[in-house]
Amino acid sequence: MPELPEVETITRGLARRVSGDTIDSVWIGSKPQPLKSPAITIASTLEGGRIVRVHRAGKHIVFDLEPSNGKRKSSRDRTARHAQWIVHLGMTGRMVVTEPAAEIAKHTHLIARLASGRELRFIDPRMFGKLSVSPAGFDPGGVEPLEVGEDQFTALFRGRKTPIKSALLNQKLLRGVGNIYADEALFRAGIRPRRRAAAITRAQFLKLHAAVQEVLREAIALGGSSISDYVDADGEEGFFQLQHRVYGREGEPCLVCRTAIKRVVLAGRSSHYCPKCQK
DNA sequence: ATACCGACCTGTCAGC
DNA sequence: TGCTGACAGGTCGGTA
Repeated sequence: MPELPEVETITRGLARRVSGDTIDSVWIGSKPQPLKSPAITIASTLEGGRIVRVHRAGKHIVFDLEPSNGKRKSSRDRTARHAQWIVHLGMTGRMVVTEPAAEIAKHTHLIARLASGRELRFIDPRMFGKLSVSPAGFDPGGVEPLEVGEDQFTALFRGRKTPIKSALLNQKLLRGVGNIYADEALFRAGIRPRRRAAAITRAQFLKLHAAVQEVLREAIALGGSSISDYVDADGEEGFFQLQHRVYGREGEPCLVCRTAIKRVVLAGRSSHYCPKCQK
């Protein structure tokens, strides 16, 4: 479900609501678990942790934790036990902040009870999401699309024989772009999804760089795209789906030239483009 | 290296 | 009213 703009929106909401709070205790479901770290490790790392910062890295939500006063044994311990809780929402993952009395949704896999009395819950029907903890300095690889400059962006793809869309989706290159925003950025840049990266000119790369940043910024400003069930940490839907120019518009007229939008399958993903506007 | 495919899961919707 | 199949924001591992 969530790509960079959705994860950014959720992360901002979480940062606003749980920064400074402390995780008192953790419940982890017993069903098949979307855990990358062992449940015991996750629980023991989270419990007693004070959330000092919530930020995004690619499509990951990262909670920076430090030991709360009650658990810290000595001043030396203070630096020793910093940790990070890393959440990847997969296709259908959600993070919600609720009152304890709120009904527990089906497919709830983790509940973190906070010192403020509220709960932070992870819900994920398809279980493609992943939870993990790490000592510190989590790095998913790749560069942030909103931070990368033109030259570095071009260098990421130049000479690659892979279709440009596959390269855009490769999180080890650019982190955060997913299926919707890859299609939307390629439309704005006038490049077909199947074009080999190696066959793209420098001028086109500059256009693509601008298009990727533009589409991500616009989407963040509208709170992301709500296709079926995406909601942010406050339960609010995004509105960028109303701005999609090709994604999900197969057979509908191109907003520029009225040609019917085509859909093809590339790397197993639906890919939408205008055969006239994109070359 | 790269590319295609299925696998991982559940839910929803269109069509018969 | 069912049933079946296609499809869904993501990633991974196997195979050619």
